[in-house]
Amino acid sequence: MKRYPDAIRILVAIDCIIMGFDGTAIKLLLIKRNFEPEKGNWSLMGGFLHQNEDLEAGAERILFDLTGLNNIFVEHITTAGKIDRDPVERTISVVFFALININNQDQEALNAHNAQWLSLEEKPELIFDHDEMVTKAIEYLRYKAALHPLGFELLPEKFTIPQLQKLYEAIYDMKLDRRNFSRKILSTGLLVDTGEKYEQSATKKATLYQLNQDRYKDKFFAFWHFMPHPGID
Amino acid sequence: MKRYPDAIRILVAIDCIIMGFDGTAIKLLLIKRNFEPEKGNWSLMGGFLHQNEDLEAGAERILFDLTGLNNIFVEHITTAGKIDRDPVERTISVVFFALININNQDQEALNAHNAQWLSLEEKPELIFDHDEMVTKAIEYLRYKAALHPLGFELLPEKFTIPQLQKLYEAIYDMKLDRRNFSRKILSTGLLVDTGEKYEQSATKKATLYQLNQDRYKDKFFAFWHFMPHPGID
DNA sequence: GCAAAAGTGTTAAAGCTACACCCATGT
DNA sequence: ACATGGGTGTAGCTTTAACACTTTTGC
Repeated sequence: MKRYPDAIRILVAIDCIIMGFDGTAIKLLLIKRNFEPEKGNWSLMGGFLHQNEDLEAGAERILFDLTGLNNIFVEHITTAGKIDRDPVERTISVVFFALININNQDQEALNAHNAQWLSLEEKPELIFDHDEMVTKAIEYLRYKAALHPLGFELLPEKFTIPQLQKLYEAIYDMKLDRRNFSRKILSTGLLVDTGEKYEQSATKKATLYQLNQDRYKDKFFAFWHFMPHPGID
Repeated sequence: MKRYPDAIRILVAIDCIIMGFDGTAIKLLLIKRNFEPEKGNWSLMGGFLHQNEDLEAGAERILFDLTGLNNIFVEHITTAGKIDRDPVERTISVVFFALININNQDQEALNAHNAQWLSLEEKPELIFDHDEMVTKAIEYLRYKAALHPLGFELLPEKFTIPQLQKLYEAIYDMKLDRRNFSRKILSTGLLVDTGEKYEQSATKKATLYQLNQDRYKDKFFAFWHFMPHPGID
């Protein structure tokens, strides 16, 4: 019956690297597995591809399952296929990269999956080849955020320029000059002054901005020259 | 026996987008299929993943099979997994992107596979979702070549600056200023004057350069600010 | 009043663009 | 000698980096 009789058929997993920003550091959403294999160890959130499901749809299902969120930023970044990467049975893993606003999460769903936000420094060793996937995701973030206005996915709808700066400083692990940053970011025309102030500021209250959604698409390349040398440590 | 009894197992294909440069235009190496399905139509070179084979190794096998070349530049760029992308049976395709020096090819191997170099303008419609893959590959090339010294993979070992400029002009479909290009490229310190001249020049013979292999790794980010706005047409 | 963080201005250096000019080669 | 393409120089503009100063707020 099969038209490709000689070819092998193998398991297809989907793994998701989910990143958030807590105001200071980039965090990963990881799960402490309460199921076999590798029960008790840390891993990325993942699952197997379903019968009548596109890859993207599978990623969205898994992300919704864990976070209770829809419409989150998600992109396919790589595919891992080493022969022995899953010791149980050969499995290739299609890896997705998701950015979410850490405040929007559904804490109950997270608890149900034994999930936790951990900063990159706190990150324990992960199962299988999941550490490599995380490394790729960080690299990807550094590339992409240097070229495109992507960081906003990690912030609340309304945010201040100092918050945005802290985010970039976390992504690239470098200090940026406050004044030059502000000028550069405003010159893109991507931010709109909401007229509101960030009330939680301890001192002078910073202006809250939001994304200019109209210009967002046109200005997708506005950040092209944004960072000096992302990817170099 | 199976530890993941509920999960489905599906076919894994590998498809390769192979690009070359003939001195004027970027070309794709495509095959006119002399086998089913879609016999007689144009497609990318591809095949199924083997039992004890990593994905990268599969791509290298397929590339060697078609071109007779080893050690060519190849990177995984995306994975296609739409449910009906292969009408015969569900198949996900792991897509690789390869750059080769068009002069090094093995013409007999090419003929055996019914393969031909076609420029992007000449490109016929391809089977399945192969056109989408090509679109992604071109986008990828434009990103990557703007950020990293990648174009050299498409040129002979010794090349002239005007040749390199024509390559960039082909990639980004734009004219560049000869004098500014030359200054910029030389300032990276990546090129070494071989002392030789390109004898085929019709007029003044251009200097032949080659890559400074030592600096190549250090200067992987030398092109970071190289192109103004790749990806925009 | 003072500490801490936000917001604005300035200036020198660097980089980029748009040019003009000269050189080498084949016809 | 002249047409063609290669190689180098430069002036003016724009962008960037590195700064100092003022404003707002809580204690």
